[in-house]
Amino acid sequence: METKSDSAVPTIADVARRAGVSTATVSRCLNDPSKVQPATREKVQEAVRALGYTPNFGARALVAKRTNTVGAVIPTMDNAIFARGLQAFQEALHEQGVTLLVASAQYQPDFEEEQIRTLLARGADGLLLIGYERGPEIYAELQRRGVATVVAWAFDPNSPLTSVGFDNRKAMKALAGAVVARGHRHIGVISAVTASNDRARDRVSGIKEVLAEEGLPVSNLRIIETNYAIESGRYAAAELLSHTPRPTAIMCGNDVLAAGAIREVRRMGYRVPEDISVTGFDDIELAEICEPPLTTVHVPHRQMGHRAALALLQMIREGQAAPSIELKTELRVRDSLGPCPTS
Amino acid sequence: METKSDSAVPTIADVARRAGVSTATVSRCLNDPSKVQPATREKVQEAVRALGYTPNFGARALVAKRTNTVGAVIPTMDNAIFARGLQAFQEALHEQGVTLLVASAQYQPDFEEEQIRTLLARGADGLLLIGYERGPEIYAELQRRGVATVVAWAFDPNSPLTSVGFDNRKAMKALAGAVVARGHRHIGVISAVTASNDRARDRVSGIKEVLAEEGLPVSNLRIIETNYAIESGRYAAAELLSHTPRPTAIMCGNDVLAAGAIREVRRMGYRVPEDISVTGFDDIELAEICEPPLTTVHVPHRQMGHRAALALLQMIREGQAAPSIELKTELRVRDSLGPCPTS
DNA sequence: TTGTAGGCGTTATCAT
DNA sequence: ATGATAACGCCTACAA
Repeated sequence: METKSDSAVPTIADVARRAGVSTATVSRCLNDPSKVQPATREKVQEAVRALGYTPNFGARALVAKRTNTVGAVIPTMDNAIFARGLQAFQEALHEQGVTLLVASAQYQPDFEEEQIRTLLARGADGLLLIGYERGPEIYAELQRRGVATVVAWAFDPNSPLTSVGFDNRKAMKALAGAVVARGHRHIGVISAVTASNDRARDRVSGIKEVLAEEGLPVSNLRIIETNYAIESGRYAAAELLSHTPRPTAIMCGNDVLAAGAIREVRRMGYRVPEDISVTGFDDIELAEICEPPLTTVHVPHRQMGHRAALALLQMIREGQAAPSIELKTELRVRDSLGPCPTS
Repeated sequence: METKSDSAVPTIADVARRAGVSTATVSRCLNDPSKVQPATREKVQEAVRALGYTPNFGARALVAKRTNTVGAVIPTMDNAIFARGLQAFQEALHEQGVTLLVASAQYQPDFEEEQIRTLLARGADGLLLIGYERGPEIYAELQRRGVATVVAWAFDPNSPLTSVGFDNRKAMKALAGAVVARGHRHIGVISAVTASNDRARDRVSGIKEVLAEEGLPVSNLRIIETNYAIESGRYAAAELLSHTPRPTAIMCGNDVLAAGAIREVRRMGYRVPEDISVTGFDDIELAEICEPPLTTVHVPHRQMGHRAALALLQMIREGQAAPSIELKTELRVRDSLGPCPTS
C-alpha cells in the first residue's frame, strides 16, 4: 500500500499544497509568471524545485492547443545525408523553445505513414517531411488536423504544400551536363530505389534529360537501383563495369554510394578519373576525404534545415501556409571527374 | 462559428455515436477486441475508418500507464556512429509495437538533461541513454518515476544502472597494444572532448595504461581534444605532426576523426602507414573505404542496439532492472597501421 | 456483452 | 492577484 504522495511523481496539486496556493496560481506561475505577485511566485518556484515537479505533458496537451513540439520523419538515420540539415533544423527550433522529435521511416511508405500518425497523435504542432511522395490520405489527414507541414529536400512550386528545398532534377542536370561536356557518352548510374522516392527519381530524370538534349540514346545509360550504403555502391560499381560497352563515368545518387563506387573502381584496377569518372550528390564531409575528392552537387543542408524551421514556426504561429523556398545547389567539381579517355 | 464535429479531429465519442454504441465499447474495441462481439466490432471499426479516428495520445497516456513509447537521447545525429545501433534498436522495438522517439543532446550535458525531461514528460515508458556520465539528480528523477533505463555504448558492471555495451577502456587498450607492439613510441591522440564524455575518457585512459605498462612516459603521448568531425580530424592531425618529436602513430577516438587525419597526413606528404600510422574506433563503413583502410576497433553496433531494446522492453514489462550485458569488441587490423619507421 | 460514470493532470473561465 | 471549477479525451471499475 502506498500513500499517494510518497515518492510518486508530483502533480500540480502537490505543488499547490506545498506552496499554500491554488493549482490555478501554480499554473499561472508556470505559464505566465507576470500574472502573479513576486512573493507568491517565489513560494511556488521553491515548491516546484523541492518537489522536482514537471508538468504532465499529456494533460497539458489535452487542454492546451500547443505542445511546442514538432516532429520530423526522415527516411533513414543510417547515414549523414539528413543529419546536417536536421541538426540545423533542431537548433533553430530550440532557440524558440520548441522540441524536435525524430522518427525514421526506413524508406518504407507504410512505415512512414505510421510514424506520421504517431507524431500527430502525440500532438506535434508541426511536421517536417522529406520529399513529396506519399498517399493523399495522409495529406488529407494533415490538413484536417491543421498541422503545419513543411516538405524539405525537394522543391515544387506547384504543390500546395510548403517546401523548403531544391530542385533535384535541375541540380542533377547541371552535374550531368558537366559530365557530358567532358566527352562521356556511356554513363553508369547508381541510384536509390526510385519507387516512392521522388528525389531519387528526379535526379535520374535530370541525367536522362541531359542525354536527350545532347541527342544521345537513353540506352547509353545503365541504371542500377540500390539502397543507400557504401557497400551497395561497391557492388553496383562492380556490376556496371562488367558491362559492354563499359561506362566511362559513374554518376551516383549520393555521396555515400559514390564513395563506395570509387573504392571499388580502384580496387578493380581502374584509375579515377583517368579511366573512370565518378560523381556523387549532397557534398557531405565524406566527399572531401574520398580519394580522389568527389565531384558532387553541393546541397546547403544547414541553410535548408534552418529555413525549414523558420517557415514551420511561422506557419504554426500564423496558422497559414508560408511560401515555399527554393534553395540553390552548386556544382563542386573535384578530382573524381575528368575527361573521357579517348578509346 | 463552427460546429463541433465539422471537419475537426474526431474523438472517441464521435466514433461511438456513428457506430451506435457507447464510448466504452469503442475503447474496448481498440484495446482488447476480444471483449466485444464480432458484429459490434465490425460496426465500430467501420466508424473508425470512416472518421479516420486516431486515439488522442495525451488523453490515453493520462489515464493508462503505458504509452508504448521509448525515448533515446543521443549525443549527436551528425555522424553515423550512433545511427547503426539506433536503427537496430528501433527495429527491435517496432517488432513489439513500441515507438521510438529520438532526441539529440549535441554533446551538451544540460541540453541532454532537458531532452530527457522532455521525453519523460511525454510519458516515455523507457529511455536509452549513451554513456553513464550525467548528474545524480537525473538518475534520482528516473528512479522516482520508475522509468526503465538502459545505458548503451558503455559497460560498467558496478553501476546499478543496466547497461548494454562494451568496455571502452579495454577496447582501446587492445588497439593501443597493437600499436605499441609495432614499435611506435611517440603517439598522437585525437580524442573527443573528454569533459562529460566517459566513453572518450575511457578510451584515452586505455592508451595511457598501455604506455604505462610498457614503461613509456606519458609525455610520449600528445593528446588533442576536439569535436567529432572530419574537418576536426584534419586540423588536429596537422597540429600533431608539427610537434617534435613527431609522432609515428595517430590514434583517434573514432573513425570519423581518423578519416580526416589520414587525409591530412597524406596531404602533408606523408605516407600511411609507411611514415605515419593512423587508427580509428567504431568500424563504421567509412573505415573500409578510407585509403588506406582503417585499423580500428569493431563495435557490434547492431547487436548492441538489438539487445538494448530487448533489455529495455523486458524492464518495462517486468518493472525491474535487467542484468547488464557486456559485448565484445574486436580489433580490425587494416592497412592504416604499420610498423614504426626506423628513424 | 454492453453502458454509465468517475477520474487522470492541466489550463482557462469565471468569480471573488 | 488569487481561487473554485468546468472542460479536454480516454480508460476502467462497476452496473445492468
